[in-house]
Amino acid sequence: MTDTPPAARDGDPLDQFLCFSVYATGLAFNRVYKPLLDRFGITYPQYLALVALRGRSGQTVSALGAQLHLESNTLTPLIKRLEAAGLVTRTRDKQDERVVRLALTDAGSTLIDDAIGCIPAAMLEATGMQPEELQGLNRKLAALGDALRSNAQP
Amino acid sequence: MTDTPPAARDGDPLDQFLCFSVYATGLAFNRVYKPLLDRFGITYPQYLALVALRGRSGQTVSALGAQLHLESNTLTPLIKRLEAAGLVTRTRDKQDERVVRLALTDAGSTLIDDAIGCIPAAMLEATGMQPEELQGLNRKLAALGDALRSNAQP
DNA sequence: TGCGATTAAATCGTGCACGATTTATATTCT
DNA sequence: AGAATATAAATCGTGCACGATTTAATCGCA
Repeated sequence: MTDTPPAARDGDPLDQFLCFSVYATGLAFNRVYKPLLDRFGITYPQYLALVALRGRSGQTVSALGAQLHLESNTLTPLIKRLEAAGLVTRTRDKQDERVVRLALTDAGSTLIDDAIGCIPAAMLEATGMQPEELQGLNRKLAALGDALRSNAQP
Repeated sequence: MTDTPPAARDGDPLDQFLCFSVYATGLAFNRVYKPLLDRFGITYPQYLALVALRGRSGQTVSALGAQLHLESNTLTPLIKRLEAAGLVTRTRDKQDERVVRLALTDAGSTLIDDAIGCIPAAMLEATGMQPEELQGLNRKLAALGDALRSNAQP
Protein backbone atom coordinates (compact mmCIF):
# COMPACT_ATOMS: atom_id res chain seq x y z
CA MET A 1 0.00 0.00 0.00
CA THR A 2 2.69 2.40 -1.00
CA ASP A 3 0.63 5.01 -2.72
CA THR A 4 -2.99 3.90 -2.52
CA PRO A 5 -5.09 6.96 -1.74
CA PRO A 6 -7.46 6.60 1.24
CA ALA A 7 -10.50 6.92 -0.99
CA ALA A 8 -9.49 3.80 -2.86
CA ARG A 9 -8.67 1.84 0.29
CA ASP A 10 -11.73 2.24 2.44
CA GLY A 11 -14.31 3.79 0.11
CA ASP A 12 -15.37 7.37 -0.26
CA PRO A 13 -17.90 8.24 2.48
CA LEU A 14 -19.68 10.47 -0.03
CA ASP A 15 -20.49 7.43 -2.13
CA GLN A 16 -23.14 6.52 0.45
CA PHE A 17 -25.01 9.74 -0.32
CA LEU A 18 -27.53 9.60 -3.13
CA CYS A 19 -27.49 13.39 -3.27
CA PHE A 20 -23.79 13.19 -4.07
CA SER A 21 -24.34 10.72 -6.89
CA VAL A 22 -26.88 13.10 -8.36
CA TYR A 23 -24.51 16.02 -7.92
CA ALA A 24 -21.48 14.24 -9.36
CA THR A 25 -23.43 12.70 -12.23
CA GLY A 26 -24.70 16.17 -13.09
CA LEU A 27 -21.12 17.41 -13.24
CA ALA A 28 -20.17 14.42 -15.41
CA PHE A 29 -23.06 15.04 -17.81
CA ASN A 30 -21.98 18.64 -18.15
CA ARG A 31 -18.44 17.63 -19.02
CA VAL A 32 -19.58 15.28 -21.77
CA TYR A 33 -22.03 17.86 -23.12
CA LYS A 34 -19.59 20.73 -23.15
CA PRO A 35 -17.46 19.80 -26.17
CA LEU A 36 -20.61 18.79 -28.08
CA LEU A 37 -22.36 22.07 -27.29
CA ASP A 38 -19.28 24.20 -27.86
CA ARG A 39 -19.63 23.43 -31.55
CA PHE A 40 -23.02 25.16 -31.43
CA GLY A 41 -21.79 27.99 -29.24
CA ILE A 42 -24.27 27.32 -26.43
CA THR A 43 -24.11 26.14 -22.82
CA TYR A 44 -25.96 23.23 -21.28
CA PRO A 45 -28.69 25.32 -19.58
CA GLN A 46 -29.11 27.22 -22.85
CA TYR A 47 -29.49 23.90 -24.66
CA LEU A 48 -32.22 22.85 -22.23
CA ALA A 49 -33.99 26.18 -22.74
CA LEU A 50 -33.87 25.84 -26.52
CA VAL A 51 -35.22 22.28 -26.32
CA ALA A 52 -38.06 23.55 -24.12
CA LEU A 53 -38.85 26.34 -26.57
CA ARG A 54 -38.73 24.10 -29.63
CA GLY A 55 -42.11 24.02 -31.35
CA ARG A 56 -43.67 26.06 -28.57
CA SER A 57 -43.43 29.63 -29.71
CA GLY A 58 -44.95 32.33 -27.56
CA GLN A 59 -44.19 30.78 -24.20
CA THR A 60 -43.78 33.19 -21.32
CA VAL A 61 -40.68 33.37 -19.15
CA SER A 62 -42.68 31.86 -16.29
CA ALA A 63 -43.87 28.95 -18.41
CA LEU A 64 -40.32 28.22 -19.49
CA GLY A 65 -39.29 28.46 -15.87
CA ALA A 66 -41.94 25.94 -14.90
CA GLN A 67 -40.44 23.46 -17.35
CA LEU A 68 -36.85 24.05 -16.27
CA HIS A 69 -37.67 24.56 -12.58
CA LEU A 70 -35.98 27.96 -12.69
CA GLU A 71 -37.12 31.49 -11.93
CA SER A 72 -36.75 34.78 -13.75
CA ASN A 73 -33.65 35.74 -11.77
CA THR A 74 -31.84 32.88 -13.49
CA LEU A 75 -33.72 32.85 -16.77
CA THR A 76 -33.72 36.51 -17.69
CA PRO A 77 -29.95 36.79 -18.15
CA LEU A 78 -29.78 33.38 -19.87
CA ILE A 79 -32.50 34.37 -22.33
CA LYS A 80 -30.85 37.69 -22.99
CA ARG A 81 -27.69 35.86 -23.96
CA LEU A 82 -29.69 33.67 -26.34
CA GLU A 83 -31.28 36.82 -27.74
CA ALA A 84 -27.88 38.45 -28.16
CA ALA A 85 -26.78 35.33 -30.04
CA GLY A 86 -29.76 35.75 -32.37
CA LEU A 87 -31.40 32.46 -31.35
CA VAL A 88 -34.45 33.75 -29.46
CA THR A 89 -36.78 36.76 -29.53
CA ARG A 90 -38.32 38.43 -26.50
CA THR A 91 -41.58 40.31 -26.98
CA ARG A 92 -43.78 42.05 -24.43
CA ASP A 93 -47.33 40.75 -24.58
CA LYS A 94 -49.68 43.42 -25.95
CA GLN A 95 -52.60 42.31 -23.75
CA ASP A 96 -50.53 42.13 -20.57
CA GLU A 97 -47.39 44.22 -20.66
CA ARG A 98 -45.98 42.37 -17.66
CA VAL A 99 -45.34 39.16 -19.54
CA VAL A 100 -42.55 38.54 -22.04
CA ARG A 101 -43.22 36.00 -24.78
CA LEU A 102 -40.36 33.95 -26.16
CA ALA A 103 -39.84 32.46 -29.58
CA LEU A 104 -37.01 30.80 -31.47
CA THR A 105 -35.63 32.68 -34.44
CA ASP A 106 -35.04 30.77 -37.66
CA ALA A 107 -31.41 30.49 -36.65
CA GLY A 108 -32.38 29.22 -33.21
CA SER A 109 -34.81 26.73 -34.66
CA THR A 110 -32.24 25.42 -37.12
CA LEU A 111 -29.56 25.23 -34.48
CA ILE A 112 -31.61 23.27 -31.97
CA ASP A 113 -32.91 20.92 -34.66
CA ASP A 114 -29.34 20.21 -35.73
CA ALA A 115 -28.28 19.74 -32.12
CA ILE A 116 -31.13 17.35 -31.38
CA GLY A 117 -30.15 15.50 -34.52
CA CYS A 118 -26.76 14.46 -33.19
CA ILE A 119 -26.31 15.17 -29.50
CA PRO A 120 -28.73 12.69 -27.89
CA ALA A 121 -27.15 9.82 -29.85
CA ALA A 122 -23.67 10.93 -28.78
CA MET A 123 -24.82 11.11 -25.16
CA LEU A 124 -26.36 7.65 -25.29
CA GLU A 125 -23.07 6.39 -26.65
CA ALA A 126 -21.18 8.07 -23.79
CA THR A 127 -23.30 6.31 -21.16
CA GLY A 128 -22.46 2.91 -22.60
CA MET A 129 -25.85 1.72 -21.35
CA GLN A 130 -29.03 0.40 -22.90
CA PRO A 131 -31.87 2.86 -23.62
CA GLU A 132 -34.32 0.80 -21.52
CA GLU A 133 -32.03 0.96 -18.53
CA LEU A 134 -31.60 4.71 -18.89
CA GLN A 135 -35.34 5.15 -19.28
CA GLY A 136 -35.97 3.28 -16.03
CA LEU A 137 -33.41 5.45 -14.28
CA ASN A 138 -35.03 8.53 -15.77
CA ARG A 139 -38.45 7.59 -14.40
CA LYS A 140 -37.13 6.91 -10.92
CA LEU A 141 -35.10 10.12 -10.83
CA ALA A 142 -38.05 12.16 -12.07
CA ALA A 143 -40.17 10.69 -9.28
CA LEU A 144 -37.46 11.54 -6.75
CA GLY A 145 -37.25 15.09 -8.05
CA ASP A 146 -41.01 15.46 -7.80
CA ALA A 147 -40.97 14.16 -4.24
CA LEU A 148 -38.20 16.55 -3.21
CA ARG A 149 -39.94 19.51 -4.79
CA SER A 150 -43.22 18.69 -3.08
CA ASN A 151 -41.42 18.51 0.27
CA ALA A 152 -39.40 21.72 -0.11
CA GLN A 153 -40.41 25.00 1.49
CA PRO A 154 -42.75 26.95 -0.79
CA MET B 1 -58.84 23.88 -22.78
CA THR B 2 -59.07 27.49 -21.76
CA ASP B 3 -55.93 27.84 -19.71
CA THR B 4 -54.12 24.52 -19.76
CA PRO B 5 -50.45 25.26 -20.38
CA PRO B 6 -48.85 23.31 -23.26
CA ALA B 7 -46.51 21.49 -20.89
CA ALA B 8 -49.48 19.99 -19.07
CA ARG B 9 -51.29 19.03 -22.25
CA ASP B 10 -48.70 17.12 -24.24
CA GLY B 11 -45.86 16.52 -21.79
CA ASP B 12 -42.61 18.33 -21.35
CA PRO B 13 -40.14 17.28 -24.05
CA LEU B 14 -37.34 17.63 -21.51
CA ASP B 15 -38.85 14.83 -19.47
CA GLN B 16 -37.52 12.39 -22.06
CA PHE B 17 -33.96 13.45 -21.25
CA LEU B 18 -32.23 11.57 -18.45
CA CYS B 19 -29.67 14.36 -18.25
CA PHE B 20 -32.50 16.74 -17.46
CA SER B 21 -33.80 14.52 -14.67
CA VAL B 22 -30.32 14.48 -13.18
CA TYR B 23 -30.06 18.26 -13.56
CA ALA B 24 -33.49 19.02 -12.14
CA THR B 25 -33.14 16.53 -9.29
CA GLY B 26 -29.84 18.17 -8.40
CA LEU B 27 -31.60 21.53 -8.21
CA ALA B 28 -34.34 19.97 -6.08
CA PHE B 29 -31.83 18.42 -3.68
CA ASN B 30 -30.15 21.77 -3.30
CA ARG B 31 -33.40 23.44 -2.42
CA VAL B 32 -34.21 20.93 0.29
CA TYR B 33 -30.67 21.10 1.65
CA LYS B 34 -30.49 24.86 1.74
CA PRO B 35 -32.68 25.60 4.76
CA LEU B 36 -31.09 22.69 6.64
CA LEU B 37 -27.56 23.89 5.89
CA ASP B 38 -28.35 27.54 6.50
CA ARG B 39 -28.65 26.70 10.18
CA PHE B 40 -24.99 25.64 10.06
CA GLY B 41 -23.94 28.57 7.90
CA ILE B 42 -22.57 26.41 5.08
CA THR B 43 -23.49 25.72 1.47
CA TYR B 44 -24.13 22.36 -0.14
CA PRO B 45 -20.71 22.03 -1.81
CA GLN B 46 -19.11 23.08 1.48
CA TYR B 47 -21.12 20.37 3.24
CA LEU B 48 -19.83 17.77 0.79
CA ALA B 49 -16.27 18.97 1.32
CA LEU B 50 -16.60 18.75 5.10
CA VAL B 51 -18.05 15.23 4.85
CA ALA B 52 -15.11 14.25 2.65
CA LEU B 53 -12.63 15.71 5.14
CA ARG B 54 -14.26 14.12 8.16
CA GLY B 55 -11.89 11.68 9.81
CA ARG B 56 -9.30 12.17 7.09
CA SER B 57 -7.04 14.92 8.28
CA GLY B 58 -4.10 15.90 6.16
CA GLN B 59 -5.69 15.32 2.79
CA THR B 60 -4.31 17.39 -0.07
CA VAL B 61 -6.44 19.67 -2.21
CA SER B 62 -6.01 17.24 -5.10
CA ALA B 63 -7.15 14.28 -3.03
CA LEU B 64 -10.24 16.17 -1.93
CA GLY B 65 -10.82 17.09 -5.55
CA ALA B 66 -10.60 13.45 -6.56
CA GLN B 67 -13.40 12.65 -4.12
CA LEU B 68 -15.60 15.54 -5.18
CA HIS B 69 -14.66 15.42 -8.87
CA LEU B 70 -13.55 19.03 -8.71
CA GLU B 71 -10.29 20.84 -9.42
CA SER B 72 -8.32 23.46 -7.57
CA ASN B 73 -9.91 26.31 -9.52
CA THR B 74 -13.20 25.44 -7.83
CA LEU B 75 -11.87 24.09 -4.55
CA THR B 76 -9.37 26.75 -3.59
CA PRO B 77 -11.93 29.53 -3.12
CA LEU B 78 -14.39 27.15 -1.44
CA ILE B 79 -11.75 25.96 1.02
CA LYS B 80 -10.66 29.51 1.74
CA ARG B 81 -14.23 30.33 2.70
CA LEU B 82 -14.28 27.32 5.04
CA GLU B 83 -10.97 28.52 6.46
CA ALA B 84 -12.34 32.03 6.93
CA ALA B 85 -15.29 30.48 8.78
CA GLY B 86 -12.84 28.71 11.10
CA LEU B 87 -13.89 25.21 10.04
CA VAL B 88 -10.78 24.09 8.14
CA THR B 89 -7.02 24.69 8.24
CA ARG B 90 -4.74 24.90 5.21
CA THR B 91 -1.07 24.03 5.72
CA ARG B 92 1.73 23.84 3.20
CA ASP B 93 3.42 20.46 3.32
CA LYS B 94 6.95 20.78 4.72
CA GLN B 95 8.34 18.01 2.48
CA ASP B 96 6.72 19.34 -0.68
CA GLU B 97 5.85 22.99 -0.54
CA ARG B 98 3.58 22.65 -3.57
CA VAL B 99 0.91 20.71 -1.73
CA VAL B 100 -1.57 22.12 0.75
CA ARG B 101 -2.83 19.78 3.46
CA LEU B 102 -6.32 20.22 4.80
CA ALA B 103 -7.73 19.45 8.23
CA LEU B 104 -10.94 20.14 10.09
CA THR B 105 -10.66 22.43 13.09
CA ASP B 106 -12.42 21.40 16.29
CA ALA B 107 -15.26 23.71 15.30
CA GLY B 108 -15.40 22.16 11.84
CA SER B 109 -15.35 18.65 13.24
CA THR B 110 -18.12 19.43 15.71
CA LEU B 111 -20.19 21.17 13.07
CA ILE B 112 -20.03 18.37 10.53
CA ASP B 113 -20.71 15.73 13.19
CA ASP B 114 -23.79 17.65 14.26
CA ALA B 115 -24.87 18.08 10.65
CA ILE B 116 -24.42 14.39 9.86
CA GLY B 117 -26.43 13.69 12.98
CA CYS B 118 -29.60 15.26 11.66
CA ILE B 119 -29.44 16.13 7.99
CA PRO B 120 -29.37 12.69 6.33
CA ALA B 121 -32.48 11.67 8.25
CA ALA B 122 -34.25 14.86 7.21
CA MET B 123 -33.28 14.26 3.60
CA LEU B 124 -34.51 10.68 3.68
CA GLU B 125 -37.79 11.99 5.03
CA ALA B 126 -37.99 14.55 2.21
CA THR B 127 -37.65 11.86 -0.45
CA GLY B 128 -40.59 9.94 0.94
CA MET B 129 -38.96 6.75 -0.32
CA GLN B 130 -37.52 3.60 1.19
CA PRO B 131 -33.79 3.44 1.92
CA GLU B 132 -33.41 0.28 -0.22
CA GLU B 133 -34.96 2.00 -3.20
CA LEU B 134 -32.69 5.01 -2.79
CA GLN B 135 -29.67 2.76 -2.42
CA GLY B 136 -30.48 1.03 -5.69
CA LEU B 137 -30.85 4.37 -7.39
CA ASN B 138 -27.56 5.49 -5.87
CA ARG B 139 -25.71 2.47 -7.27
CA LYS B 140 -27.12 2.94 -10.76
CA LEU B 141 -26.38 6.65 -10.80
CA ALA B 142 -22.85 6.12 -9.54
CA ALA B 143 -22.30 3.63 -12.36
CA LEU B 144 -23.68 6.14 -14.86
CA GLY B 145 -21.41 8.85 -13.52
CA ASP B 146 -18.42 6.54 -13.78
CA ALA B 147 -19.31 5.67 -17.35
CA LEU B 148 -19.68 9.31 -18.33
CA ARG B 149 -16.40 10.27 -16.73
CA SER B 150 -14.56 7.45 -18.47
CA ASN B 151 -15.97 8.58 -21.82
CA ALA B 152 -15.27 12.30 -21.38
CA GLN B 153 -12.26 14.03 -22.93
CA PRO B 154 -9.22 13.83 -20.64
C1' DT C 1 25.09 20.64 -11.62
C1' DG C 2 21.78 22.79 -13.90
C1' DC C 3 17.95 23.33 -16.94
C1' DG C 4 13.76 21.66 -19.24
C1' DA C 5 9.59 19.25 -17.99
C1' DT C 6 6.19 18.08 -14.69
C1' DT C 7 3.18 18.85 -10.87
C1' DA C 8 0.18 21.42 -7.14
C1' DA C 9 -2.25 25.12 -6.24
C1' DA C 10 -3.88 29.60 -7.21
C1' DT C 11 -5.80 33.26 -10.25
C1' DC C 12 -8.94 35.18 -13.69
C1' DG C 13 -13.14 35.69 -16.54
C1' DT C 14 -17.80 33.80 -17.84
C1' DG C 15 -22.14 31.81 -16.98
C1' DC C 16 -25.38 29.56 -13.70
C1' DA C 17 -28.48 29.23 -9.48
C1' DC C 18 -30.61 31.54 -5.92
C1' DG C 19 -32.35 34.73 -2.04
C1' DA C 20 -33.90 39.29 -1.69
C1' DT C 21 -35.46 43.29 -3.64
C1' DT C 22 -37.29 46.38 -7.25
C1' DT C 23 -40.04 48.02 -11.19
C1' DA C 24 -43.89 48.01 -13.85
C1' DT C 25 -48.33 46.48 -15.03
C1' DA C 26 -52.95 44.24 -13.76
C1' DT C 27 -56.52 43.07 -10.69
C1' DT C 28 -59.60 43.65 -6.76
C1' DC C 29 -62.61 45.82 -3.87
C1' DT C 30 -64.79 49.08 -2.00
C1' DA D 1 -62.58 55.86 -10.13
C1' DG D 2 -58.86 55.02 -6.84
C1' DA D 3 -56.05 52.83 -3.30
C1' DA D 4 -54.43 48.26 -1.73
C1' DT D 5 -52.93 44.02 -3.51
C1' DA D 6 -51.06 40.72 -6.63
C1' DT D 7 -48.29 39.26 -10.42
C1' DA D 8 -44.36 39.11 -14.17
C1' DA D 9 -40.03 40.11 -15.06
C1' DA D 10 -35.78 42.29 -14.03
C1' DT D 11 -31.90 43.59 -10.95
C1' DC D 12 -28.30 42.79 -7.51
C1' DG D 13 -24.90 40.25 -4.63
C1' DT D 14 -22.82 35.68 -3.40
C1' DG D 15 -21.00 31.27 -4.31
C1' DC D 16 -20.18 27.46 -7.62
C1' DA D 17 -18.14 25.15 -11.88
C1' DC D 18 -14.98 25.42 -15.43
C1' DG D 19 -11.53 26.62 -19.27
C1' DA D 20 -7.28 28.90 -19.58
C1' DT D 21 -3.42 30.68 -17.61
C1' DT D 22 0.05 31.61 -13.99
C1' DT D 23 3.15 30.86 -10.10
C1' DA D 24 5.99 28.18 -7.53
C1' DA D 25 8.21 24.01 -6.23
C1' DT D 26 9.99 19.42 -7.53
C1' DC D 27 11.83 16.02 -10.64
C1' DG D 28 14.50 14.00 -14.45
C1' DC D 29 18.26 13.48 -16.85
C1' DA D 30 22.09 14.65 -19.86
